[in-house]
Amino acid sequence: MTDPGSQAQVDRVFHALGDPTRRAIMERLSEGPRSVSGLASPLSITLTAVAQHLQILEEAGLVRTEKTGRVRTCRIDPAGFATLEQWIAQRRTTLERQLDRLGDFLAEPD
Amino acid sequence: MTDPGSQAQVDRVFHALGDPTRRAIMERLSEGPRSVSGLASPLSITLTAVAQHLQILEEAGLVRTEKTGRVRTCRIDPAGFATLEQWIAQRRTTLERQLDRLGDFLAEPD
DNA sequence: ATGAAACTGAAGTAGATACTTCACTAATGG
DNA sequence: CCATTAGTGAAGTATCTACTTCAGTTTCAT
Repeated sequence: MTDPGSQAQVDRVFHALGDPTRRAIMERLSEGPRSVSGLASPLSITLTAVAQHLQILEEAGLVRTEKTGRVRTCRIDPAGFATLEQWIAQRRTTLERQLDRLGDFLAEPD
Repeated sequence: MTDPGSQAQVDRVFHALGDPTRRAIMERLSEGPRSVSGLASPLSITLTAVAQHLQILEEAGLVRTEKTGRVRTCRIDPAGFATLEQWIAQRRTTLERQLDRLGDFLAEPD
């Protein structure tokens, strides 16, 4: 991964999770590691399609994969989640700062 | 909003935030409420485009808007964030359960 | 009253993207 | 060894989607 909090990385993470099939893959993987075909069977799509999704998830830092023999094992990479939570936290803090200023304003005597 | 944690709602939230322009709008709104044209000017796109983005953000429960006179004021709706964090939290817990089971396995004498 | 400002609605378009199929390589089991 | 299993790569397609333009409507200021 290039830079955990970079604009490009945030972009990749949100784009990756924007697709329902990819989220389904993430949900499946949070239960434990799976092979590519193991992920493909419950979703009614081709092995090729799943492999394409996995590449996008991997580039977003949401999954790690390693190939031993002919089977590629996929598992969740927490790095992607970190990027996600960091973005949310940033919005939350600016939002709270704003509410604090509103509180100050309302508390002003004049 | 129909159902805060529903599949459809999660879908709307992630799809909404999957677009960089919409995220830019959210970032701007976390600084404080803005009008539609106030949001449009720094982004170099049409007023119409921004209005379309706002509709998507609103349906996702990420933004609330109200129109007084001829100006529509937009502000962040925390509900969308809640949906988002809920999804992440769920993945995290299943992931941790999995790691706990791994710990148990490694701790087994045999 | 009139012109500008702030939107709204409909319709079109160019590019993205989620799939597919087909052809291929590499590992594994009997 | 041979058939099967697991995955890769390239290429095509149909749909989606982010934008645009244009033609309204309403509100506000002068």
